Amino acid sequence: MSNVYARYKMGQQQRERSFKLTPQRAAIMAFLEDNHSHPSAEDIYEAVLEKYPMVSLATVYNTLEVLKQLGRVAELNIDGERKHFDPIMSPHHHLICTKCKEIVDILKDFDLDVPRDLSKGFRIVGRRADFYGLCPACSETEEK
Amino acid sequence: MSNVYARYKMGQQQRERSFKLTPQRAAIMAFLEDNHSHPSAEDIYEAVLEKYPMVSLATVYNTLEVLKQLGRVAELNIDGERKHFDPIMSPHHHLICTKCKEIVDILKDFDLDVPRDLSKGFRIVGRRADFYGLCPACSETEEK
DNA sequence: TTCTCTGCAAATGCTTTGCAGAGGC
DNA sequence: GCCTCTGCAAAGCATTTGCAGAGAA
Repeated sequence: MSNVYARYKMGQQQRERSFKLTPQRAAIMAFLEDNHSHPSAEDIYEAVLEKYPMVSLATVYNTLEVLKQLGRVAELNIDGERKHFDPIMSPHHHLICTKCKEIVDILKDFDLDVPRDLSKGFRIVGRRADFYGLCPACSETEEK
Repeated sequence: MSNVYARYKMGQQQRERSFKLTPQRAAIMAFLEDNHSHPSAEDIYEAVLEKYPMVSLATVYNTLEVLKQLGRVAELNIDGERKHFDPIMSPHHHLICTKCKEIVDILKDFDLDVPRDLSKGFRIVGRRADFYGLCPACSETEEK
Protein backbone atom coordinates (compact mmCIF):
# COMPACT_ATOMS: atom_id res chain seq x y z
CA MET A 1 0.00 0.00 0.00
CA SER A 2 1.37 3.37 -0.96
CA ASN A 3 2.20 5.98 1.56
CA VAL A 4 -0.66 8.41 1.49
CA TYR A 5 0.59 10.13 4.61
CA ALA A 6 3.54 11.74 2.89
CA ARG A 7 4.85 14.82 4.49
CA TYR A 8 3.66 17.81 2.56
CA LYS A 9 6.29 19.88 0.83
CA MET A 10 5.78 23.31 2.19
CA GLY A 11 6.79 26.55 0.58
CA GLN A 12 8.60 29.46 2.14
CA GLN A 13 5.78 29.97 4.60
CA GLN A 14 6.85 26.69 6.17
CA ARG A 15 6.84 26.37 9.92
CA GLU A 16 8.86 24.04 12.14
CA ARG A 17 5.63 22.21 12.82
CA SER A 18 5.26 18.94 10.96
CA PHE A 19 2.44 18.53 8.55
CA LYS A 20 1.22 15.18 7.34
CA LEU A 21 -0.72 15.16 4.11
CA THR A 22 -3.48 12.77 5.08
CA PRO A 23 -6.22 11.85 2.60
CA GLN A 24 -8.65 14.09 4.47
CA ARG A 25 -6.32 17.04 4.32
CA ALA A 26 -5.58 16.40 0.67
CA ALA A 27 -9.30 16.37 -0.11
CA ILE A 28 -9.83 19.62 1.74
CA MET A 29 -6.91 21.26 0.00
CA ALA A 30 -8.05 19.99 -3.38
CA PHE A 31 -11.46 21.52 -2.82
CA LEU A 32 -9.96 24.82 -1.80
CA GLU A 33 -7.51 24.99 -4.66
CA ASP A 34 -8.31 28.05 -6.74
CA ASN A 35 -11.72 28.13 -5.13
CA HIS A 36 -13.28 31.58 -5.36
CA SER A 37 -16.47 30.78 -3.50
CA HIS A 38 -15.29 31.83 -0.01
CA PRO A 39 -16.75 28.72 1.64
CA SER A 40 -17.54 28.33 5.29
CA ALA A 41 -16.24 25.35 7.27
CA GLU A 42 -19.62 23.71 6.79
CA ASP A 43 -19.50 24.31 3.02
CA ILE A 44 -16.10 22.68 2.85
CA TYR A 45 -17.26 19.78 4.97
CA GLU A 46 -20.25 19.09 2.74
CA ALA A 47 -18.27 19.36 -0.47
CA VAL A 48 -15.54 17.05 0.75
CA LEU A 49 -18.07 14.57 2.14
CA GLU A 50 -19.43 13.88 -1.31
CA LYS A 51 -16.19 12.43 -2.54
CA TYR A 52 -14.94 11.44 0.85
CA PRO A 53 -17.38 9.98 3.37
CA MET A 54 -14.49 9.60 5.79
CA VAL A 55 -14.21 13.16 6.98
CA SER A 56 -15.49 14.76 10.11
CA LEU A 57 -16.32 18.40 10.65
CA ALA A 58 -13.78 18.50 13.46
CA THR A 59 -11.07 17.51 11.01
CA VAL A 60 -12.15 20.26 8.64
CA TYR A 61 -11.78 22.81 11.41
CA ASN A 62 -8.51 21.31 12.50
CA THR A 63 -7.14 21.36 8.96
CA LEU A 64 -8.26 24.92 8.35
CA GLU A 65 -6.45 25.97 11.50
CA VAL A 66 -3.25 24.32 10.30
CA LEU A 67 -3.56 25.78 6.81
CA LYS A 68 -4.09 29.17 8.35
CA GLN A 69 -0.89 28.83 10.33
CA LEU A 70 0.92 27.73 7.21
CA GLY A 71 -0.31 30.84 5.47
CA ARG A 72 -2.24 28.89 2.87
CA VAL A 73 -5.73 30.13 3.64
CA ALA A 74 -7.06 33.33 5.12
CA GLU A 75 -9.98 33.56 7.48
CA LEU A 76 -12.55 36.11 6.37
CA ASN A 77 -14.62 37.84 9.00
CA ILE A 78 -17.11 39.43 6.68
CA ASP A 79 -20.19 37.52 7.67
CA GLY A 80 -21.02 37.84 11.35
CA GLU A 81 -22.74 34.47 11.39
CA ARG A 82 -19.84 32.26 10.43
CA LYS A 83 -16.27 32.42 9.27
CA HIS A 84 -15.40 32.06 5.62
CA PHE A 85 -12.14 30.85 4.17
CA ASP A 86 -10.18 32.14 1.25
CA PRO A 87 -7.31 30.22 -0.36
CA ILE A 88 -6.43 33.12 -2.63
CA MET A 89 -3.57 34.68 -0.73
CA SER A 90 -2.52 37.31 -3.21
CA PRO A 91 -3.71 40.77 -2.20
CA HIS A 92 -7.23 41.38 -3.37
CA HIS A 93 -10.50 42.90 -2.26
CA HIS A 94 -14.14 41.91 -2.16
CA LEU A 95 -17.50 42.92 -3.50
CA ILE A 96 -20.23 41.78 -1.13
CA CYS A 97 -23.90 41.58 -2.02
CA THR A 98 -25.93 42.77 0.94
CA LYS A 99 -28.90 40.78 -0.26
CA CYS A 100 -27.71 37.33 -1.30
CA LYS A 101 -24.45 37.56 0.68
CA GLU A 102 -22.38 36.56 -2.31
CA ILE A 103 -18.73 37.49 -2.02
CA VAL A 104 -16.92 38.25 -5.27
CA ASP A 105 -13.19 38.77 -5.64
CA ILE A 106 -11.61 41.85 -7.10
CA LEU A 107 -8.35 40.22 -8.02
CA LYS A 108 -6.72 43.24 -9.53
CA ASP A 109 -5.01 45.01 -6.67
CA PHE A 110 -5.82 48.61 -7.30
CA ASP A 111 -4.16 51.29 -5.32
CA LEU A 112 -5.15 51.28 -1.69
CA ASP A 113 -3.08 52.95 0.95
CA VAL A 114 -3.50 54.98 4.06
CA PRO A 115 -2.06 58.42 3.67
CA ARG A 116 0.96 58.42 5.95
CA ASP A 117 -0.36 61.24 8.09
CA LEU A 118 -3.42 59.15 8.93
CA SER A 119 -1.72 55.91 9.84
CA LYS A 120 -1.18 56.95 13.47
CA GLY A 121 2.14 55.20 13.84
CA PHE A 122 0.83 51.80 12.83
CA ARG A 123 3.23 49.54 10.98
CA ILE A 124 0.79 48.34 8.37
CA VAL A 125 1.31 44.90 6.90
CA GLY A 126 -2.06 44.02 5.44
CA ARG A 127 -5.06 45.73 4.00
CA ARG A 128 -8.45 44.75 2.88
CA ALA A 129 -11.27 46.64 1.26
CA ASP A 130 -14.84 45.44 1.22
CA PHE A 131 -17.41 47.05 -1.03
CA TYR A 132 -21.02 46.48 -0.13
CA GLY A 133 -23.87 46.72 -2.57
CA LEU A 134 -26.22 44.77 -4.75
CA CYS A 135 -24.92 42.23 -7.20
CA PRO A 136 -26.33 42.42 -10.74
CA ALA A 137 -28.80 39.58 -10.10
CA CYS A 138 -30.18 41.10 -6.88
CA SER A 139 -30.17 44.53 -8.47
CA GLU A 140 -32.73 43.33 -11.00
CA THR A 141 -35.10 41.75 -8.54
CA GLU A 142 -35.04 44.85 -6.35
CA GLU A 143 -38.25 46.82 -6.04
CA LYS A 144 -38.59 48.76 -2.78
CA MET B 1 -42.83 60.81 38.53
CA SER B 2 -41.59 61.96 35.18
CA ASN B 3 -42.09 59.95 32.10
CA VAL B 4 -38.82 58.22 31.45
CA TYR B 5 -40.32 56.14 28.72
CA ALA B 6 -40.68 59.05 26.33
CA ARG B 7 -40.72 58.14 22.73
CA TYR B 8 -37.36 58.88 21.29
CA LYS B 9 -37.19 61.59 18.65
CA MET B 10 -35.76 59.90 15.69
CA GLY B 11 -33.93 61.53 12.81
CA GLN B 12 -34.43 60.96 9.15
CA GLN B 13 -33.45 57.33 9.50
CA GLN B 14 -36.72 56.89 11.37
CA ARG B 15 -38.74 53.77 10.80
CA GLU B 16 -42.47 53.18 11.27
CA ARG B 17 -41.53 51.03 14.20
CA SER B 18 -42.05 52.62 17.59
CA PHE B 19 -39.11 53.14 19.86
CA LYS B 20 -39.46 53.75 23.56
CA LEU B 21 -36.53 55.41 25.22
CA THR B 22 -36.39 53.28 28.36
CA PRO B 23 -33.77 53.94 31.06
CA GLN B 24 -31.84 50.90 29.90
CA ARG B 25 -31.79 52.05 26.31
CA ALA B 26 -30.84 55.57 27.35
CA ALA B 27 -27.92 54.21 29.36
CA ILE B 28 -26.73 52.11 26.44
CA MET B 29 -27.01 55.02 24.05
CA ALA B 30 -25.23 57.33 26.45
CA PHE B 31 -22.35 54.91 26.70
CA LEU B 32 -22.12 54.60 22.94
CA GLU B 33 -22.32 58.33 22.28
CA ASP B 34 -19.11 59.36 20.53
CA ASN B 35 -17.51 56.16 21.75
CA HIS B 36 -14.49 55.25 19.66
CA SER B 37 -13.63 52.03 21.46
CA HIS B 38 -15.61 49.67 19.22
CA PRO B 39 -17.07 47.74 22.15
CA SER B 40 -18.55 44.26 22.02
CA ALA B 41 -21.98 43.55 23.45
CA GLU B 42 -20.31 42.26 26.59
CA ASP B 43 -18.22 45.43 26.90
CA ILE B 44 -21.34 47.55 26.65
CA TYR B 45 -23.12 45.37 29.16
CA GLU B 46 -20.34 45.69 31.71
CA ALA B 47 -19.97 49.42 31.27
CA VAL B 48 -23.68 50.07 31.60
CA LEU B 49 -23.96 47.73 34.59
CA GLU B 50 -21.69 49.94 36.66
CA LYS B 51 -24.09 52.84 36.57
CA TYR B 52 -27.13 50.75 36.02
CA PRO B 53 -27.50 47.44 37.83
CA MET B 54 -30.86 47.01 36.18
CA VAL B 55 -29.76 45.86 32.77
CA SER B 56 -29.55 42.41 31.31
CA LEU B 57 -27.32 41.21 28.54
CA ALA B 58 -30.38 40.21 26.54
CA THR B 59 -31.56 43.81 26.64
CA VAL B 60 -28.19 45.01 25.42
CA TYR B 61 -28.43 42.68 22.44
CA ASN B 62 -32.04 43.66 21.87
CA THR B 63 -31.20 47.35 21.99
CA LEU B 64 -28.24 46.98 19.68
CA GLU B 65 -30.49 45.24 17.18
CA VAL B 66 -32.97 48.10 17.31
CA LEU B 67 -30.25 50.75 17.03
CA LYS B 68 -28.84 48.89 14.07
CA GLN B 69 -32.22 49.01 12.34
CA LEU B 70 -32.51 52.68 13.12
CA GLY B 71 -29.15 53.23 11.50
CA ARG B 72 -27.57 54.50 14.69
CA VAL B 73 -24.90 51.87 15.15
CA ALA B 74 -23.01 49.65 12.76
CA GLU B 75 -22.03 46.09 13.43
CA LEU B 76 -18.36 45.41 12.79
CA ASN B 77 -17.31 41.94 11.74
CA ILE B 78 -13.61 42.42 12.15
CA ASP B 79 -13.00 40.11 15.05
CA GLY B 80 -14.05 36.55 14.32
CA GLU B 81 -14.71 35.86 17.98
CA ARG B 82 -17.39 38.40 18.64
CA LYS B 83 -19.21 41.30 17.03
CA HIS B 84 -18.19 44.85 17.76
CA PHE B 85 -20.36 47.92 17.53
CA ASP B 86 -19.59 51.32 16.18
CA PRO B 87 -21.78 54.38 16.76
CA ILE B 88 -19.74 56.52 14.39
CA MET B 89 -21.82 56.33 11.27
CA SER B 90 -19.91 58.75 9.08
CA PRO B 91 -17.78 56.96 6.51
CA HIS B 92 -14.45 56.00 7.97
CA HIS B 93 -11.95 53.18 8.02
CA HIS B 94 -10.02 51.23 10.60
CA LEU B 95 -6.50 50.47 11.69
CA ILE B 96 -6.39 47.12 13.45
CA CYS B 97 -3.54 45.91 15.61
CA THR B 98 -2.97 42.24 14.92
CA LYS B 99 -1.38 41.80 18.32
CA CYS B 100 -3.52 43.62 20.87
CA LYS B 101 -6.62 43.69 18.66
CA GLU B 102 -7.11 47.40 19.18
CA ILE B 103 -9.28 49.04 16.53
CA VAL B 104 -8.50 52.67 15.76
CA ASP B 105 -10.61 54.93 13.58
CA ILE B 106 -9.35 56.73 10.55
CA LEU B 107 -11.99 59.41 10.54
CA LYS B 108 -10.76 61.29 7.55
CA ASP B 109 -12.43 59.69 4.57
CA PHE B 110 -9.66 59.44 2.07
CA ASP B 111 -10.36 58.43 -1.45
CA LEU B 112 -11.47 54.84 -1.75
CA ASP B 113 -13.27 53.58 -4.78
CA VAL B 114 -13.43 50.57 -7.00
CA PRO B 115 -12.38 51.40 -10.50
CA ARG B 116 -15.59 51.09 -12.51
CA ASP B 117 -14.21 48.35 -14.71
CA LEU B 118 -13.62 46.18 -11.66
CA SER B 119 -16.97 46.58 -9.99
CA LYS B 120 -18.55 43.74 -11.96
CA GLY B 121 -21.94 45.34 -12.21
CA PHE B 122 -22.40 45.78 -8.47
CA ARG B 123 -24.36 48.79 -7.34
CA ILE B 124 -22.03 49.79 -4.53
CA VAL B 125 -23.52 51.59 -1.55
CA GLY B 126 -20.94 51.11 1.18
CA ARG B 127 -17.26 50.56 1.53
CA ARG B 128 -14.89 49.76 4.26
CA ALA B 129 -11.14 49.47 4.43
CA ASP B 130 -9.29 47.70 7.20
CA PHE B 131 -5.57 48.10 7.63
CA TYR B 132 -3.83 45.42 9.66
CA GLY B 133 -0.56 45.94 11.40
CA LEU B 134 1.10 46.69 14.70
CA CYS B 135 0.08 49.67 16.75
CA PRO B 136 2.88 51.87 18.08
CA ALA B 137 2.78 50.22 21.51
CA CYS B 138 2.93 46.67 20.19
CA SER B 139 5.52 47.72 17.64
CA GLU B 140 7.91 48.55 20.46
CA THR B 141 7.49 45.33 22.37
CA GLU B 142 8.01 43.27 19.25
CA GLU B 143 11.08 41.09 19.05
CA LYS B 144 10.72 38.06 16.76
C1' DT C 1 -56.84 46.79 28.33
C1' DT C 2 -53.24 46.97 24.92
C1' DC C 3 -48.66 47.32 23.56
C1' DT C 4 -43.86 47.36 24.14
C1' DC C 5 -39.95 46.26 26.84
C1' DT C 6 -37.41 43.73 30.39
C1' DG C 7 -34.96 39.93 32.84
C1' DC C 8 -34.31 35.28 33.23
C1' DA C 9 -33.47 30.99 31.49
C1' DA C 10 -33.46 27.91 27.83
C1' DA C 11 -32.19 27.13 23.26
C1' DT C 12 -29.32 27.67 19.09
C1' DG C 13 -25.45 27.51 16.21
C1' DC C 14 -20.64 27.83 15.22
C1' DT C 15 -16.30 26.36 16.83
C1' DT C 16 -13.15 24.07 19.99
C1' DT C 17 -11.59 20.44 22.89
C1' DG C 18 -10.83 15.78 25.19
C1' DC C 19 -9.92 11.38 24.29
C1' DA C 20 -9.31 6.74 22.70
C1' DG C 21 -8.14 4.34 18.52
C1' DA C 22 -5.57 3.97 13.95
C1' DG C 23 -1.76 4.41 11.04
C1' DG C 24 2.89 5.84 9.65
C1' DC C 25 7.70 5.55 10.93
C1' DG D 1 6.94 2.34 20.86
C1' DC D 2 6.32 7.17 19.62
C1' DC D 3 4.04 10.67 17.41
C1' DT D 4 0.45 12.78 14.76
C1' DC D 5 -4.11 12.67 13.03
C1' DT D 6 -8.93 11.22 13.04
C1' DG D 7 -13.88 10.79 14.42
C1' DC D 8 -17.06 11.16 17.88
C1' DA D 9 -19.13 13.35 21.48
C1' DA D 10 -19.02 16.75 24.83
C1' DA D 11 -17.97 21.32 26.03
C1' DG D 12 -17.62 26.33 25.24
C1' DC D 13 -19.20 30.81 23.93
C1' DA D 14 -21.58 34.42 21.69
C1' DT D 15 -26.07 35.41 20.37
C1' DT D 16 -31.04 34.61 20.02
C1' DT D 17 -35.51 33.33 21.57
C1' DG D 18 -39.69 32.20 24.56
C1' DC D 19 -42.24 33.80 28.03
C1' DA D 20 -44.37 35.80 32.03
C1' DG D 21 -44.39 40.09 34.48
C1' DA D 22 -44.05 45.29 34.65
C1' DG D 23 -44.91 49.82 33.21
C1' DA D 24 -46.92 53.39 30.11
C1' DA D 25 -51.01 55.09 27.72
